[in-house]
Amino acid sequence: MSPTPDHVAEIVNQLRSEILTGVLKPDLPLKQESIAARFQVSRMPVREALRQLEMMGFVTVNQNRRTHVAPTSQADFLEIYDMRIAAEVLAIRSAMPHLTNAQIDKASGFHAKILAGQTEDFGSLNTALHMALYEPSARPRLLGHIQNLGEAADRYTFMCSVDQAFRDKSNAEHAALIDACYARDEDAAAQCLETHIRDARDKFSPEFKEA
Amino acid sequence: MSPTPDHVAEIVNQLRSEILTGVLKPDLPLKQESIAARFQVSRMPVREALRQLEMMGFVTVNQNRRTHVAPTSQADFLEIYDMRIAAEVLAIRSAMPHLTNAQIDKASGFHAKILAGQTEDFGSLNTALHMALYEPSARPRLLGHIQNLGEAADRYTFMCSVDQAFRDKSNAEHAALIDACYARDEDAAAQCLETHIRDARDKFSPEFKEA
DNA sequence: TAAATCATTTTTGGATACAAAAATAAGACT
DNA sequence: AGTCTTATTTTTGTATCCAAAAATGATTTA
Repeated sequence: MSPTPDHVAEIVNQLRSEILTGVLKPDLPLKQESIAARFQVSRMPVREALRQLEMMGFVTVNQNRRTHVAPTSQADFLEIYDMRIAAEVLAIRSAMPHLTNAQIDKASGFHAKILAGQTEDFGSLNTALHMALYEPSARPRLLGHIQNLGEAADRYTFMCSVDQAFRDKSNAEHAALIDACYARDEDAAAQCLETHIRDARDKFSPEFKEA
Repeated sequence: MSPTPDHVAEIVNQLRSEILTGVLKPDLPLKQESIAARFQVSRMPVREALRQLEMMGFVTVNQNRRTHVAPTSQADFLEIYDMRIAAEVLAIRSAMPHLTNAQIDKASGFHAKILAGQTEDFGSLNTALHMALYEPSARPRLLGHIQNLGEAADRYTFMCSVDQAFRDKSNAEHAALIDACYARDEDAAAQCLETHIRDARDKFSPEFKEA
């Protein structure tokens, strides 16, 4: 409509959401023209959106410049989760010296919300809890990287059903992590976090066995 | 020029090189029009190039859509190097089970070249050595991330002078790393790598103390 | 019938053109 | 003189248009 209102971000968000919820399936070709028609804009902002999605890993551009929804694989899932362990352990270690009780309280608040709301969106509360603990590190590069990995992981975790047993274990791990933070025990927190993410990885990994 | 030849990559490479060598200094405003004139193209490919450079962290786009060369700081330098430790340690651990002697020989070849050529481009040989050891991990996401961090680090290391003492230490650490790989000792290799990168970090870090 | 060649259509990267923010410069007012 | 307002310029985002790859389909040939 109006000539200068950054349609790019909107298109990126919409397409990303459709990719990670599986509406747009892996290997589906994405044609600029049809996307432009769908969003009532020209191909220009669509092109930029596709480029951004490419850098984020949600789409791949083959050698002939055709854009497809990026494929998924168990190997990719494992890769993402191993990178998450490395990045998030670094984040909690970097944040620890700067953590105030107020900030831990905030994370603890998310933890309580998870315990209370049984069937609420576990995902966003979970990431909010984690990010609350990482943000005091004041490391924008690292935080951005963790955010990217989280979004990449969402593509896989979206379709996963979480049983109560896993929920209980996750809650216990969160509690232990928060306790370690209150105690300012860096090594304990790092250990908690590592096993926490590793447990999620090992839990969901089998669901993505290749055909 | 010709109508469909991907000028974007060329512009990205040139600008990135000028940013990391300091030709384009931090906070310098980058105007699409003048860049387009410099490269004899329209603003279209320039826009895409700037967006890519933004995702790579070489430029920042402020709220008013003005693009500047990204600032540098000691904190950013430390952040990059801590992320390198986390990512590269993961890479060597992931690669270890798949490493063949032939692949280690390749890394060893780069090591020999570094020892031989005294004043050659230490930088590219160094990254080649490291990447040779990581590539067998077959983890494209992780390898891309490491590549990005390396390029981000180049912005800082470019201006650093490496004395012979540091060179000797680095060479010894490379040798120890390669030995650990031949021995398929994952923990030892991870330890070597961590101290190797940490030494570089601690060596260069003081050069970027804020004013 | 299967493969190869050629014409047509589709899709993409780039150039040009135009409207709206943002920045800059100029003038009015206290 | 210093500050606020307003007009001009600059810079950016998007739409439209064009040419070249790539893909598709039809036709020919063995």
